[in-house]
Amino acid sequence: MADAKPGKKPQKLKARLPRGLADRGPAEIAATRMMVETIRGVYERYGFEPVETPAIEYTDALGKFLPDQDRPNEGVFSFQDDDEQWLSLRYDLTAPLARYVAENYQHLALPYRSYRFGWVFRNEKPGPGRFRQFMQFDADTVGAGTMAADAEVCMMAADAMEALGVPRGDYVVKVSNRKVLDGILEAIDLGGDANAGRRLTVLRAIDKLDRLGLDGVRDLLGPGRKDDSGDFTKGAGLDEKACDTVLGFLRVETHNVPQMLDQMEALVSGSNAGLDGVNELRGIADLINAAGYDDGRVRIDSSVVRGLEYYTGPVYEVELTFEVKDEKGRPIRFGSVGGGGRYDGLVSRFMGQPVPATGFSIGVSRLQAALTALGKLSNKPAPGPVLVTIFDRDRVADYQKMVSALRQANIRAELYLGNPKNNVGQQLKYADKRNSPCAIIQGSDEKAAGQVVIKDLILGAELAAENAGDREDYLKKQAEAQFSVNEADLVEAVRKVLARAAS
RNA sequence: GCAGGCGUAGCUCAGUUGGUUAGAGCGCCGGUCUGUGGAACCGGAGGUCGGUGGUUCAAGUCCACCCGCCUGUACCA
Repeated sequence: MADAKPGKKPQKLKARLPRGLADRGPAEIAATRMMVETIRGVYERYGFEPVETPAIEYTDALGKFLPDQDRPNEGVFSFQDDDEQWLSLRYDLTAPLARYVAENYQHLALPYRSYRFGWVFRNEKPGPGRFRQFMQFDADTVGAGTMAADAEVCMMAADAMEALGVPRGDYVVKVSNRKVLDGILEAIDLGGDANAGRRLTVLRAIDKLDRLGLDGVRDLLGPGRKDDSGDFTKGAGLDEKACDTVLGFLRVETHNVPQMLDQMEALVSGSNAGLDGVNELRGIADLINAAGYDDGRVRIDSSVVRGLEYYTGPVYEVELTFEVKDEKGRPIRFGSVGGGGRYDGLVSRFMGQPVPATGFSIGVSRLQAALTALGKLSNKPAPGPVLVTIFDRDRVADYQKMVSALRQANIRAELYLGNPKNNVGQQLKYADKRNSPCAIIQGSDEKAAGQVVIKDLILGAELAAENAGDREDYLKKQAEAQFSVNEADLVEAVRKVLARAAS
């Protein structure tokens, strides 16, 4: 121990949470558990089975982010093992699944259909509702190239949203196709390796349609755009005609699906990939139509781009369509709460043979933030345990026995474990903070009569709230919220209080 | 990453052109009240003014850098 000199406080370690990370309390944990169980139910109904992989993988298995000496943790949390091999925390659940499938390919029944949820980590700038650790819940079909697998994933996403309490119409699953986008890019002469950079810029511009609108996208396709803070974003530098082509694609008819697909087909007519993509969208549209999901739940939407790296065909995105206001009355934009697509190249990276795959991911953390703001998820504390107070300090064993009896009757119960010198008032204050439905008191008078006092804390609070008088009156009201029963009837009486509290 | 804003008690915030010992409300602790949650009244604790350095007789206040938070933007598997 350092000798603490008077006047100079010893240097204390500062308790602080690293930025972009969050502690979670009982209400949030309960909400997450509910969401996970709900999603699990939907995914299992579709025939998917669980699989779990670790949070850490070899960095090269995760994909494009190979740490270099200067910036080993750019985007991904990475560190070196004993043998100097780079390891990383996973930043999604798809790349680890591809590794798992490739490693166990011989033993899996193909098509392999699995689901998993877990924490993923991204080392990037945090924001509201955006953390460096967050939860995803994925389902994937590996080894099936049919569009039926893609259509099914979209319908399952819609089912999951509704099971979670998002009403039909308050969300939409949007579907597009990367091959169609490639076709558009070919149509404006951005094919070939030389134009890879500009292709990315165009795709990023398209991805911003919902936020910036058609005019904003046009600026980004052309010379560039200046934002509210005066910051300038350089554009793709397309000419007028090319801009019109891209914007024409984004503006295709959306109400009549066959007509929309015909328009798309015309726009990509010079590109084989583009025509393939349109045909894939037709396949998906037919399937969701046949299943009745074309009523607004699942929609073809040309503006969906999704990640830029590994998707090879259909891409999907789930968006919330209602508006939520924050405490200050400003609209909160949640954006996409889930997404996915076909990634035919991801497993084959490990295999030397083509393995088609398609999958979908729900951003549990972001969706939870949205549902909480919407009031769909309670953030009220769960009821606490029944508190058995300590009145006579030499009779702790008796009180403990009551606690045991309650627990054996499957009732959450606790003995007061704080300072035993605290009087009943202080103990009740604790019960109040714990949100306990009731407290048990047995003083010497009750003991002599073979009775226990049950104090209904919820009823007591109601009585006190409706009559805030002087102390005498207050104590009288409080007495009404408590009653005595025979020791033997303790469990039964507590049950009645709990039943009242639950109603 | 870039641009802008903000940082004073556990929380929400005052704090004058730089000038004695930095304040308020709420919360917390104690008392009125040997055996009952609240209210009221009285009393009390709690602050390296985000951090470091500088200018000055004097810095919460001015300057520089750093850290953190917020807004926009970029990136986003």
